[in-house]
Amino acid sequence: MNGRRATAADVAAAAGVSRSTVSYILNGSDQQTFSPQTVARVRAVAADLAYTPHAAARALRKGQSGIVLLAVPDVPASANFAKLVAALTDAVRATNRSLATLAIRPGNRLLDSLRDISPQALLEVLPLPEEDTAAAVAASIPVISVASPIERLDEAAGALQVQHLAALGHRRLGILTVSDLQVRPFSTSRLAAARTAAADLGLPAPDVMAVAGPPDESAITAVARALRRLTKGPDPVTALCCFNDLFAAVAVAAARSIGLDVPRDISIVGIDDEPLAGLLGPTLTTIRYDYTGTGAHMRDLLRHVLDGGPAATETSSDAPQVIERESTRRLDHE
Amino acid sequence: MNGRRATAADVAAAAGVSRSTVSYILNGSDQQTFSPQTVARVRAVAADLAYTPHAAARALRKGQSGIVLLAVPDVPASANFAKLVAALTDAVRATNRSLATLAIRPGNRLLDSLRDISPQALLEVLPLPEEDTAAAVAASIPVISVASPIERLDEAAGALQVQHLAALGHRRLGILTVSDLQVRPFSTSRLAAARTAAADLGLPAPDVMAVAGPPDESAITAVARALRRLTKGPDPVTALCCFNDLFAAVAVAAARSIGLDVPRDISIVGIDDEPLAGLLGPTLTTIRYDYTGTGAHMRDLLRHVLDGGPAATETSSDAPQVIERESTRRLDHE
DNA sequence: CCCCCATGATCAGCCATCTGC
DNA sequence: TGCAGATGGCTGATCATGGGG
Repeated sequence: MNGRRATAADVAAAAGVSRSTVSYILNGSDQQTFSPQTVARVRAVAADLAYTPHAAARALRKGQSGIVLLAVPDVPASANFAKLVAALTDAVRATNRSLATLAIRPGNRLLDSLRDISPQALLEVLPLPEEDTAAAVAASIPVISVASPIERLDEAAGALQVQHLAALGHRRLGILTVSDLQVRPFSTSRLAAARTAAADLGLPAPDVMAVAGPPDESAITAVARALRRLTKGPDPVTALCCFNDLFAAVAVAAARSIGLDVPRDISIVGIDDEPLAGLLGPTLTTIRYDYTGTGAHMRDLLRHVLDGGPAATETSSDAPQVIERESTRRLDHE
Repeated sequence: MNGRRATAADVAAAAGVSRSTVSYILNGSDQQTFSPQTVARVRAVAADLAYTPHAAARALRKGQSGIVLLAVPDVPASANFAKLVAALTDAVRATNRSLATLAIRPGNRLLDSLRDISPQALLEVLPLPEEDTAAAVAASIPVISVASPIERLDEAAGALQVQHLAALGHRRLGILTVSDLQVRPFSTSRLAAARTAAADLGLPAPDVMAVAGPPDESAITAVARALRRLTKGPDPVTALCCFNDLFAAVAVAAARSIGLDVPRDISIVGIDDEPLAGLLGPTLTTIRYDYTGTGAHMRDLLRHVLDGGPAATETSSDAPQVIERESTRRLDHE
């Protein structure tokens, strides 16, 4: 913005050709032929002047900005979010566009940013405030919810927790879920899938406890109270599926606080495979995601929605994976 | 992009006024006066048509895009990064612009995205590949390194670790740092500050061990080996300052693996206050950051660089804070 | 007369702002 | 005072044209 960046006209002047020649050559039109040396010269000058077409002018002319916007209510500090952004970045790049991430916060509504950024599509991973999705719809920006391909991953992960515990011989399971609105889509998918998986395996219906709020001290006491109830009596819960690694850590702390040993007295499974999961004591058995399939699905979806390509294939094939560590153990036959 | 979004001309036609009138009214120019009913009518029609100015055309006309780009080599999965983005988002919004985050990855270079996005400034938190900063410079985009205001925070954090341990009576300290290039700026700031703090307090020079690579199994064994060496002999290290919470967790695991109890035999301090830090066993004493001052500093800096405002004040005043938990203990006098 | 290489002119896209009535 | 017309910002695309061989 300072040094008066070069325009196509500057390149033309410096190369001693006309602006249309520059345009023909740089955009690789086959309507016109040019001598090899002219092509080379123009290319060289463009590189020399570090010419980049003005994004705004280009967008104006082409009628599309080339920007896909990932709007998130603040940026989650999670390993999975980082992986997902990486996958989505590549997916968007594969359609020859750029993925930008925007943090929606009080005081930074989508509507404000739409003055500066006209995305061709809005990606939604975590539920946004009503107001903001409404703004996108009003601006006739297609809103693509990443939830749907991810939902299946979440279902697979929830089922996997149950299947893994069942394979270890556990029958009476508990489920630690969260009632936080922000992550509601994930929690319901995981919970439903876990219940179905238990039923399919002929297990008794798992006991569900829901925690509100962040994974802090009060969550630990709440979980401890529930855990005490579930682990006594003639048919105690022997294993717990947790919403994610953070709450699995909460569960471990809660178990410890009421004198239960993990995994001797109770097995605990998380979800996410956060970097710290392998460093907790005991190290955490968890479910790891792979987003490459989600990325591919998103790429096809974008091509379909933005470029009128063939409908996206429905297969996002990669299955989550159990990372077995110390927080689960095989249950001895009784 | 679908339903042919409304333009200013559409609003003008529907309101029965000229295009320039619409422009004046919607941008609240004080160069012109209009009758209250005209203003009201134009506003109503604009709202009715859900009119949003075309970002590209606006950018072209104004000569500035209103976009500030935070380029990061992939998106870090850290609580601190999330907090920083939140602070920067607000800072950029305060200058009436939008902050977009772009993940730089193999296959997604900055140069590619500059076709789609012409940021007015590029924010750099983590060191980017040479190629990408070069691209920004070539496009004469001011590159603002967030490192400098953050450096002071890191120095304060590093010093705080040492001061806290000294206050607990520790004299022989170890420092666990990392040699990863990606985080080099942070590690050097923290290390230097810790050393200075130790000297200022009259402590012997701390023993430094550097780990390469991620916080995994091999890091644990490497740290364990170093720890065994440092904790034997007549004057053993009794406390360890770690690069961050992840490596503090590594240190705890390493200590445990060679039969040391935390905090009885060795005290361990992290940095970051990751959500899981309070759930580890033992819970982790750590340093928490506050980025509100950094945000304010960035806001002033942007105003200075982009709007020619007064030079940014150099005060980014908020001090990091010790979160005392179980991994440190007061050293009994010997 | 056609091929190769290139030019100049023009337009559309949407907006903010200056000048003029 | 209250409003309208014209202009420019940069790109990508196309057309009509034309000199030289």
